[in-house]
Amino acid sequence: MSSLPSLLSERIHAVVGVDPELRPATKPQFGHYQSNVALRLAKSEGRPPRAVAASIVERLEVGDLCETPEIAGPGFINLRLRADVLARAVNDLLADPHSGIVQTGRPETVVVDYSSPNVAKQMHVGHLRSSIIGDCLRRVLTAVGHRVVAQNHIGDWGTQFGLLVEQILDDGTDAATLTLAEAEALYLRANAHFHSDAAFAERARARVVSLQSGDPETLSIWQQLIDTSAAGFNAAYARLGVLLTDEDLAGESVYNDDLPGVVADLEASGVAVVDAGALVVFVEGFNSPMIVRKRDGGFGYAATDLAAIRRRVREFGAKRLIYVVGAPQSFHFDLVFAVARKAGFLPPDVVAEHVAFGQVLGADGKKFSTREGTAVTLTSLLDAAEEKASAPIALAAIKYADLSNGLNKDYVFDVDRMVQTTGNTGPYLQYAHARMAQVLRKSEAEGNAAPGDVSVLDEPAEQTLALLLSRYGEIVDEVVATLQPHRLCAYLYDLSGALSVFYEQCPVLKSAGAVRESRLALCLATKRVLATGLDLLGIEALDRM
RNA sequence: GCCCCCAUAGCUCAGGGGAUAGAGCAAAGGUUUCCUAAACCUUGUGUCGCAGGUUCGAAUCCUGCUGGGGGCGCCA
Repeated sequence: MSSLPSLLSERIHAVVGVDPELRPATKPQFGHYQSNVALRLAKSEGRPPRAVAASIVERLEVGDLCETPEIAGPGFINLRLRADVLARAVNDLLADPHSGIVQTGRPETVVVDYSSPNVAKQMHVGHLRSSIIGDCLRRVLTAVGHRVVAQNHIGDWGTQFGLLVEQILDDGTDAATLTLAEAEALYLRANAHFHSDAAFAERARARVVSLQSGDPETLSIWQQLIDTSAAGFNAAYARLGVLLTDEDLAGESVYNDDLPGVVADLEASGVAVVDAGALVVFVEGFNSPMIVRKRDGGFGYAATDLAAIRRRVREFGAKRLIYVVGAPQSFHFDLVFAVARKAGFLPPDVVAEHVAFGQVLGADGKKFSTREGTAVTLTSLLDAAEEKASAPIALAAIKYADLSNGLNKDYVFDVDRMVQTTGNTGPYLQYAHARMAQVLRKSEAEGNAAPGDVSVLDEPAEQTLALLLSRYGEIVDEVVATLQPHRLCAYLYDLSGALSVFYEQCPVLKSAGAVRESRLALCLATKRVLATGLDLLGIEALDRM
């Protein structure tokens, strides 16, 4: 099923031979779509733009789709879709099991690496963003037919486990019973201990060696820490409505056995060299090298990322690698991707993308932190929102606030603003959906079981709504291509606005005959798009509010 | 020192080289014998950080500045 603008593009292309750069019209009086191609062709053709536009329109065959094309301003070609074409688009959407989401012709395996909390630490606002954004991308990519492999790259390895295990043994704590908050407190205690007690520090270092060499007691405690942490993460995901499960866990330790192979590859190809005692990779254009293996023989986290790329490409067959990680890691990922290319771990037909997101700021515009200066936990943030609204609405508020702005920018966490049902918020979209659910419920109660087809689109409000509905598939495709969920948010907000105008101006249940059937079908289609669109954002579409 | 990101209405933010730069919030006023008023409508607001350049046309692309944030060899 081709989208209407792509059909129109083809028709114009057939006349002019170049991409017509069809765009949605900027204003209602300019029709539905516009092309500026005449303006650009005017110079090379040596004729006034309006004359070029006139000759294009003369040869353009779009009578089956549009009203008569109009030439406006300096030479814009404005196209207005016929009402029956819009009606058919909505009816197609209603008949489509995917509700207008175009299934990709080239399904591929896509890895989405997101959330990535640290073992024995509570999740913070940064993990919230990664979880929400990554989950949205996962849902969108899955919806268009890709095979998505979610990877939760938890921090489950490193020198901090020497401290943790040693402190647990000192305290006689049962690691299997720790909550995340308790584990974090234990870590803070261990860290203070490490700096104040030289003997403890020495034992902690030795404990890291025990862990790395597979000492059973050490490994057992380490595993208990992971298990209790994972339980804590899962509780947070369940509360957030995030899809991650234990199946998606692929922590740093997973790659331990791969690291020698990675190093062997890098050394064999001559990509890595020894410098100041460390094994490093220099890449042109980067002012500092990647540290693969530290002077002390330990591996840096870049090595783990290389191993992950290698595995995801070789074993999973991934063609697209997506990393949902904060913007401060941009340099790191640029370097890792460049090294992976150089080493051949990333073949030319595989793309790797860092979806870099900004910080969450407090109401004062400063870095979001508690009075004590520590990072705000995910749990306390959810609690704060649920003080203002019921859980599903509070969650919608948070997720929408996170997804509706450009990802790379910092955003201000303002609970009072995001739970409003007026304005560009998650609850506003939920409310639009609930109203449609109500209309359809009432219709059903009155004995009209199945809404019919859209057949009458006389009112401008009806046409605007139908036009927006016809664009749903294009918007989802844009998110797939750009990994920018705020485009979908903006679309759903526009749709809700058009729905409100329709709702005010076009009575549904009080109308009769074909008009009533047609409007009911519009309601149903809008409800479907809102429901599936919200689901792509990870937001629950409520039937009642 | 080098690199990356950001700068648009009082505030929070959209803006794909194209028409008079748009939403929401806030402010003021209005709309319920009518499908959810948790809504809708109306009204005002701009040196698009600054200066050049490319172009028929620049908030958008290029260069240089200014201001803010972040990063840059042995934490992850």
